[in-house]
Amino acid sequence: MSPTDRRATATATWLTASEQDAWRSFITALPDLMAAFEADLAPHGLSLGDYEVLVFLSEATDSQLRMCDLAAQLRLSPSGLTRRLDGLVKAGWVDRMACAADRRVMYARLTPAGRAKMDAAAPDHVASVRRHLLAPLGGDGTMRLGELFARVRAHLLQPA
Amino acid sequence: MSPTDRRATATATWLTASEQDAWRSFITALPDLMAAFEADLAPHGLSLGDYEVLVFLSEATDSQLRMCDLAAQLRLSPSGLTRRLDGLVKAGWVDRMACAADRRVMYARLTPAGRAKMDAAAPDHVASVRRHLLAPLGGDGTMRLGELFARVRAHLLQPA
DNA sequence: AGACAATCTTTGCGCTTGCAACAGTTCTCC
DNA sequence: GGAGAACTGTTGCAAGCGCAAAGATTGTCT
Repeated sequence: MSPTDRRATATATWLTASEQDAWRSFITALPDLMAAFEADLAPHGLSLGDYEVLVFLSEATDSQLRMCDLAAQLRLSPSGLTRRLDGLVKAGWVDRMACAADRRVMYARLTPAGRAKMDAAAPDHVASVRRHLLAPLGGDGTMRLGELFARVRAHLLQPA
Repeated sequence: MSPTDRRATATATWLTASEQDAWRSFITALPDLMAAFEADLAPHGLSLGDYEVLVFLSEATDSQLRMCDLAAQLRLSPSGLTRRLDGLVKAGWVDRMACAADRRVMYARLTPAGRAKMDAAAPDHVASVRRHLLAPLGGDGTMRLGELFARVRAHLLQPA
């Protein structure tokens, strides 16, 4: 029994042909898509991860967030965030501020330079998302993408 | 002008509300989804990257592939693949074979133990893909997912 | 009050990866 | 044929990340 035969038969343990196609399209397009976003952000001296830090901070009240909250939103380990912030602090885009109420916590705060950096990079990033993802999908496709991944996300958070 | 206002207005440089929703759903679901796949594969002692090496090799003729071809398929740098193979070779799932025709190239070849490992892990991985991705999408959603990312992939390879 | 558990951030360590440099081999073109 | 370019794989180095442990602080329970 060849591997191809095996894929086609036992539908319980293997994917059907169309499921296989869908999965492969998804999993193979992903690295290239992410690489395209990174490449478009690189001229600004930002990685996609750095950019997302700036986005979350810029949307927070007072442009600041507790380290642990920021780490959770970014799906980053505490240590990962500490190191990532080091770079952004060194670049002058973010600074750390001790919390008076709870002396365990540190706030990461967007600096004016950081906001300027984000304002400069955001249009290019948005254009990048449009160009590599939304444009090929079209308006309908974009809407469907949102629906699909909203469902996936809901399912991931649900079953605990 | 608040950030939210700014997002809603200039449609040229910013995303519309529905575009924003779609993009956010996608980009935030992604890390959790990948983490779920990794977690389900971990009991087998495999990372998703390791598993994909085994998949590509198992589908190749004679269960072997040139290093550079394998690296390209995996979207991995040459050095990255060298190091990754080191681990798989040490585990006994893959071995290296010199090419007689072209003495520059090395073949990565799946060993019987490697095929056994894949046969053992594949059903769990397939179940994982079903559980975390395909099931929440449903049959229609799976088909749409395939169409969407086929388009994205085609667009990424095209404009070169 | 006081002991103990929980929370928050940082640091040490190891793993994975990409880039640049290198060495060996093959191809091209004169 | 032979010089130079192109290709293939590996190694040195640095950057990014997670886990475990540590240090500091706060909350809880008796």
